[in-house]
Amino acid sequence: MEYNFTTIEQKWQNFWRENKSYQIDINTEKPKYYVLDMFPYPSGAGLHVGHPLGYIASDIYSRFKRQKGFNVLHPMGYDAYGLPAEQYAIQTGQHPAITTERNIKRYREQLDKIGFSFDWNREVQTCDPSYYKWTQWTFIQLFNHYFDNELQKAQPINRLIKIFEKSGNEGLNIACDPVDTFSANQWNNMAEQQQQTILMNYRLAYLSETMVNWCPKLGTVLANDEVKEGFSVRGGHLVEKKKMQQWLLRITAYSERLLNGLDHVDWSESLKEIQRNWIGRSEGATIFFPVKNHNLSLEVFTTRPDTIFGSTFMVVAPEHEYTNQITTPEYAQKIKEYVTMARNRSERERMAEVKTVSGQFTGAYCQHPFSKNPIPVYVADYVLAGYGTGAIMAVPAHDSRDYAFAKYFNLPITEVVSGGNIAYESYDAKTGKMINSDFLDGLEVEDAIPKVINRLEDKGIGSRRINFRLRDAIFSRQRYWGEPFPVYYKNNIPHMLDESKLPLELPEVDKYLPTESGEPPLARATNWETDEGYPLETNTMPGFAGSSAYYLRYMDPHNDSELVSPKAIQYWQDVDLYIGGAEHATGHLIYSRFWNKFLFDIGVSVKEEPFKKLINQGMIQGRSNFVYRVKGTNTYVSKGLRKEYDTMTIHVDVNIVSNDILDIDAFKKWNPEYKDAEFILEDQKYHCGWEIEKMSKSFHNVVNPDDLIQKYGADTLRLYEMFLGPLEYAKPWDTNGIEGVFRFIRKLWRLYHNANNEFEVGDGQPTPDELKVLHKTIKKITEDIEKFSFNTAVSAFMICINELTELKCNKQEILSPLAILISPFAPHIAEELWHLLGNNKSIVEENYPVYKEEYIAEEMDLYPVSFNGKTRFKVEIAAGATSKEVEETVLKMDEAQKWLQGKTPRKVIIVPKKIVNIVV
RNA sequence: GCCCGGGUGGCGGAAUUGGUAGACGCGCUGGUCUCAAACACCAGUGAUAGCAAUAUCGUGCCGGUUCGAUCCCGGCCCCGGGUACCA
Repeated sequence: MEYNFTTIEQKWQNFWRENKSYQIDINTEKPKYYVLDMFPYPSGAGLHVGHPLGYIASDIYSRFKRQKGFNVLHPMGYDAYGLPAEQYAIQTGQHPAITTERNIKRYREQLDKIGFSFDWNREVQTCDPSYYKWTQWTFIQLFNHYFDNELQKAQPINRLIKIFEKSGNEGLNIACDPVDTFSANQWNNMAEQQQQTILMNYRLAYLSETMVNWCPKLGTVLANDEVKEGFSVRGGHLVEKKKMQQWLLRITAYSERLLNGLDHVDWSESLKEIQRNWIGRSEGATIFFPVKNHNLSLEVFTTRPDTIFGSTFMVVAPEHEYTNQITTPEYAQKIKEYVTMARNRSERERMAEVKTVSGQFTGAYCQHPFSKNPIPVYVADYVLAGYGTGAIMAVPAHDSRDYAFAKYFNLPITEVVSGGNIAYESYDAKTGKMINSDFLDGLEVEDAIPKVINRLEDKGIGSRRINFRLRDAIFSRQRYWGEPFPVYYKNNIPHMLDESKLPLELPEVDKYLPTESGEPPLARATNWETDEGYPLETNTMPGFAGSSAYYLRYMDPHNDSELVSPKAIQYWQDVDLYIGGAEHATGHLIYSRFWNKFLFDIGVSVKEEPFKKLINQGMIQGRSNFVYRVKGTNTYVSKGLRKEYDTMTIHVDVNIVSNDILDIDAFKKWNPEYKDAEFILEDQKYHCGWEIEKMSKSFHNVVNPDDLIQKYGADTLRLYEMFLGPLEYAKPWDTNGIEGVFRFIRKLWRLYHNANNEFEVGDGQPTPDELKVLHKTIKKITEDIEKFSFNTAVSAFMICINELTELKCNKQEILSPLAILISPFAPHIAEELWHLLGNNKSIVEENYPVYKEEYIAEEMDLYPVSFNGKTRFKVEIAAGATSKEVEETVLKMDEAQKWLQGKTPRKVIIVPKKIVNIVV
């Protein structure tokens, strides 16, 4: 073999490990650069070719930045808590830590083979007590802080207690759940238990009885981002609503900052949009509608206060706290039936029946705040308890849902904004003149809104309000394999453990299942209590707990006394480049931004946003292959002939198919079922069908990087993954193309070797042509890396090697910089060539080559000449010629005369160095 | 429904402050080497017509702006992702 990649790659991986080539430390002499990959959950299936895509891109960038003179932090670790290991533990009784450790080992072996420049000295694992100590520590800080809306900043809870002691809670602008007002005197006379209950409404980590997403199959609650269309994202199990006492994080306090922060990060527009939608800011007003014959008012939120005169009925959610209070005896039974029906309908059913109108009149009436007219109050499940105030003023003329409801129940529809035709449909647009609206008549919508809000505020019956869709994050899980809460209960009041007791380690249990009484698995642990005998919290933390600040821990991973030292955070600051999947848009990427903002408020982190630039690598899709079985037989017909038979399509392992041609012997051995299979061939071959699908075991289209490395080497794999297409695009994996990259690697090798595979590089003077090839490649590669266009960079390398081969160039002055140039992409072969060139230091220490314009300058410019926009011929003209000279040269040419056919050109357009266009 | 992306050869893709459409690679066809194969190398390869030079068409569809449009504008179709009785 001319280039023995197996031996050579192994040799340099050992060298890098032994020489600690990738171990870095704070170095104030150099500018820092932090390149982070989203750390993986180590699943039992190992890595497939889709996983390393982002890691390869970030590795190329890290190596490049390092060679450009930066001190690059490029760590890797494991998001080690997760459901699969626990589900496996439930089935087999094996401790999830054992499964996890085994999977991590496998991941590490696979990662090592690809030749990454990770500083493994900084590895973190979220399930490691020395790591989750700081997850627990942060939770304690969240518990001990509240959010001041005025300052837009977290503050110590002790400060709030002092305020309460001095002046009670009246007039405070603090993120909290609804709390009755109390005076300083009242506060000071409260029992501790009562004080603690009140404080719970203000804490950033708090315990609350709320509606949660309960997944019976997983036996746990889930956060909103873990539920999609009524099913759990992990596992796809049904999720229902249930009222439970849970820990929550008051992420909603940070809504405004989470939204504004998006304007200051370099992320894709689509990802930022997803987050903006998820946060869901809407401006409007809350308005109080007094309920007739009751001493209470219904508070509604609306973004269209201008349409208040068009409000002809009210709707409250079935779960609304006033539903029972205001219902008249006459309607009590019907309301009870409706609420029960609505409650029993699963989320899934509600979604499926979106178009169906349902609701029930309560018998109660509100009084319109301006017209004083009575307005009927309905209960309907198209109003959600969890959004706004759980009640609306319905304006059927200008809201399509209210319109459908009004039509169904035959309620009046009053037009208040002109511009639509309400006989046919509601007019929802925010433009038009106000009509039928008393003091608003004649105004444009945009002017009516502030006017009506001012009037509401003057009368004290409403106010301007900004509402967010974002909900507080449910932070408890009724599972075993997660971080224990540093919490114990004393008289049912939760208390935080003293920091000296951290980490609170996960206890052993006999089974990984809930107890008979339905408590979480931790309740099975013996002595699950403090030294003083107080019971410890039995819930564990969710998956996003451990991943919310791991990027900070990498900066100072062995620090036992702080999450991160001021020295480390001052130097490393934040993540400059973060690469990972877009599936974390509404989970991890929101939570960690929130988490970081909190840590910023309490002085731990130093940047408001943790991830300066973020790139979502596209998903690698699978390319499945099919065979066609003639129904009822064991005969398989080639794709082109399948129409002549009645066939069924069967997935076949892509690893026994090459260029869509089936390896028949391998197929027979693949599964005993096919041992005696017979085939109907086309030109002696069995042609398979193909389709792009998700890469999955069940489709038999999974490609393992280990197999490819064994066959082609890691450098080839790295290059091919990049060559597939733009980093951010979803693209199908087709192993067939890898041969082209493999050929390129061997061609690169041959450039430095003679026909006998002996290293042979001369020290002759490079020709201008050779220098030009080198320097235009340096220019192109540098530009491409900086814009993360790795696929075009690989093409540029191929062109470069093709041209140097053509020139038979084997000169050291060209081949030396070339080795450095390619080293971020193909580090093994580059390192080998570098040492063959006589260097002793590792190539990773070298400076990246810089191109020189003088070598690239062209003497001649090639002009395509077109007539009426159609290119007809090309002409070379000396560089630097004026437009006039170009015009004269071109018009004098025979070919030009041929196309002119004796006519005089009407106009000649000359774009210097680009094109000549002659208009006839 | 709404919000983001994206539609270019047989395939992955390249080229945009509007200037030679299809770089590079795969596949395919033919050839050199070989007893044969593998490897390697050479030539061709958007479609149509033609022996050929060449011509016409061609970047999802329809229209517009322009000397010139894959790129800009208007209207539509399709695919992918996000989100949803969010008031």
